[in-house]
Amino acid sequence: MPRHRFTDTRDRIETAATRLFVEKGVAETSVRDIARAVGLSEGALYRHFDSKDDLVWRIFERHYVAFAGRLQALAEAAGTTRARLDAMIHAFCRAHDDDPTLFRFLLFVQHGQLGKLPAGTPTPVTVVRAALERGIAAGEIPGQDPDLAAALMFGVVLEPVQFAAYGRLPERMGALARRLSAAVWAALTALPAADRSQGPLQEELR
Amino acid sequence: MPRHRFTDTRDRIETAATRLFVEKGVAETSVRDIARAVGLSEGALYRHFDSKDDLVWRIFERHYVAFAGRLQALAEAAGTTRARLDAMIHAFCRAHDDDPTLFRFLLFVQHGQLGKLPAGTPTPVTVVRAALERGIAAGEIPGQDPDLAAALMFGVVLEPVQFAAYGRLPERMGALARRLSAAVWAALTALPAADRSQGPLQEELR
Amino acid sequence: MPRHRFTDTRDRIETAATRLFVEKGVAETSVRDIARAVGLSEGALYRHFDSKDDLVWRIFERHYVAFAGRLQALAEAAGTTRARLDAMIHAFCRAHDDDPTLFRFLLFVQHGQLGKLPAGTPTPVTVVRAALERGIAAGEIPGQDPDLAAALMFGVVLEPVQFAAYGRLPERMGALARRLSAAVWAALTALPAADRSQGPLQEELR
Amino acid sequence: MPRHRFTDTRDRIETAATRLFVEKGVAETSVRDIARAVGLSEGALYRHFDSKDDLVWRIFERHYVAFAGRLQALAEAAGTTRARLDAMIHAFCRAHDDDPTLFRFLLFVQHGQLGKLPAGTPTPVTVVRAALERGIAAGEIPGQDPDLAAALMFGVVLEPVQFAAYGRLPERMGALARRLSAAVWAALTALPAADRSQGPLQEELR
DNA sequence: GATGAATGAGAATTCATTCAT
DNA sequence: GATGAATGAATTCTCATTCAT
Repeated sequence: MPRHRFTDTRDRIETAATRLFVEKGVAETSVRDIARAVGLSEGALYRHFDSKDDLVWRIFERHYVAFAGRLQALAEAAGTTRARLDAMIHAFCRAHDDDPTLFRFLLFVQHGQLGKLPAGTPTPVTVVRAALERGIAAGEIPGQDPDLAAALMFGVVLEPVQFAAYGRLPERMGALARRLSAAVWAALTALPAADRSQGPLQEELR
Repeated sequence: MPRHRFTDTRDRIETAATRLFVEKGVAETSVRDIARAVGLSEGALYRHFDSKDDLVWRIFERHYVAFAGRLQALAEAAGTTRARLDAMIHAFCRAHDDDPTLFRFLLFVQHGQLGKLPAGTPTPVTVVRAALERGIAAGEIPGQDPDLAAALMFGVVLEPVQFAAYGRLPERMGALARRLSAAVWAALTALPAADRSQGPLQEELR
Repeated sequence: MPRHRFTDTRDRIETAATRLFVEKGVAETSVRDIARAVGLSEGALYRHFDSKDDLVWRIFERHYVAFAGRLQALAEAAGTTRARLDAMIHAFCRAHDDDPTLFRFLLFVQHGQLGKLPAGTPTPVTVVRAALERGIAAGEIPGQDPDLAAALMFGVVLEPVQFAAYGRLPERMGALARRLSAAVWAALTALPAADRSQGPLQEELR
Repeated sequence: MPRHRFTDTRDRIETAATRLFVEKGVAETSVRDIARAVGLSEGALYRHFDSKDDLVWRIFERHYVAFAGRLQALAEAAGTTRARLDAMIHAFCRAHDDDPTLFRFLLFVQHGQLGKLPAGTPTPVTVVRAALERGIAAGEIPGQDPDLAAALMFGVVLEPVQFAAYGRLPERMGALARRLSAAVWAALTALPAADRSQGPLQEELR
């Protein structure tokens, strides 16, 4: 069954490459490194991917788009904005815990890859933003810039992942999911007091 | 004043390099690119820096440590934990707005550079974490893992910077400082309901 | 009839390869290109040819030698030198028009392949040269270097093929045969005025 | 004088490359071959040329265009079509004899390079063609297709160069110039007899 | 006869770095 | 301090060829 073998090999390449990309960075990982890790010749890799860039892209695209789809399904299934956000936050945590290396890869490379997605492709950011916009429109969340709201949510959820990657937090996000969910909700609903000059707080040293 | 000129040149190199590093990434920026941007020959750069790695390191170290020092001073000057955090958040925003490119550079490269700092060097992370730990000890913040608390704060403050970098939020963080401060405080103080029946929230689709 | 199918496949390979060689050049055509054009796997090609070089050689040898044979037969059949040359020129034109791609292939690759022919193998060049030598010996053509005479004949006949290949002349050589024949004869018989005073003609600018 | 050194090196590269290209073909000559021949590292070559293709192009363009210019000047200086053609033919021969390797290079690579010239750039072909057209218009040459006339002229002049390259004719074209000039003139002026069926001459074997 | 995964030798090219001037 | 030619190692990628199935 050569067909099976092929798919198999491709998966082994993607797995090994993902790990190396996360460990050393994409630019610092050579095709030779990947070939060695998989136990193939360099040339053989090019039967499976057009180029190193293509390899990065393929791994990214496959999982990133799928994850956005899962988020979308969750958002549609939940009844309230709070439930929606909660479900999505748990999904982020579970996705991380299922394969922390892959999750970090998606986090690290998205900068360079996002632009290659066809315009209009749903991404985690657009899905979350849409949910927030809907919550704001429905009055379930106070009126605010949905982009900033999305940034807050992503910050709360993803920064712990970074901390975990650097060993400053334990590996499992699942244990934090409820806490993160509460933190996101609090951050979204607690707006600053009506603007009176905050006075002394604003004066900071340079 | 050759000394002055020298310093001058070094600054021009650092500024140009920082910009290129942020625009294209460190690995994707060649020494030749930097030389061209500064208007110097490639060889001449090596009068000012031992190597490309050294250049990255010097830019990082200089500003990262100084910024940590500024944060430290603010933390010491403020009277309450809330004021401390607020002052620090405003300092982050101001640092960003003073030089968004430099700020992004520090954000992007810290992964690779942090390990080169002498053990025990104060960094923004350690300073913030210490302030949080102190707040928790003083009962000003509910009891919680100070590392997770730090992650929340960094997430709330830095993710908008990323969004701004992608054009999803306006360039100036100063305008958001009060909002971010309120969001951080809310996230730190709003813990999830007493832990039991994680029930229905946990059931999410795969 | 496996023998037949085999031969069939081999012909399809040769035809496709010839076309690609002419379109892109031999070195620029990969075995993969040929396999794709024929609808075979790369490995399968090696059932029919030992190597890419061997493929080039086989196509060349087969047609080049056969064409020389046809020229030889024509030369023997004709009664006068002029008739001999005329017949050969018409044969060149017809060979071109029958398969311009193949003709160009033979033209382009002969440089690298001629040396592989067994010494003494009749080629178009030797056949034409022999006819000219005979004509000179018989006094039908003025005394001259038979190699130069051959060069003139080949130049007159083949350069229009090159022009046609670049689109500067129409595809069909048949329509030009009589003109080319007249031109060749004129070129062979019109010697420069008795050699002396090369005078003014030689003075050219640099 | 580094400037001098640089130009010097560039010329040495071009000379060595030209020779190798003619001896082995462009595709068969590796950058390493060239570097070795010049006594430089491979990397150093790229200080002088952007790529191997660029190297081929630069050598071609420089000499091809200059030669066309020289032909043009000769064509303008001469008083009659016959003198014009004669001057140009002598120029071809002299160009060949000045540097046979370079001449062959131009001949061999023009196929791939011609298309890179800006549209409208005068080339030897356009210059010769214009002279012939003018001669036809002036009645100095019998009415005929100027493209075919150009092909005849190029064939008569260039085929001996090919013969010389293969060792079938002596190296020096200068000695042949008057003969070639006479041959060209004869070929251009001797049109085939008014079309009566040439009968037997046309019947050739297949 | 055919397939297609794999190899291994090279190809072109890039780039941080050195050094004589 | 500055120049710019040169190096040499490494990188990405190509390709003719082999071979188990």
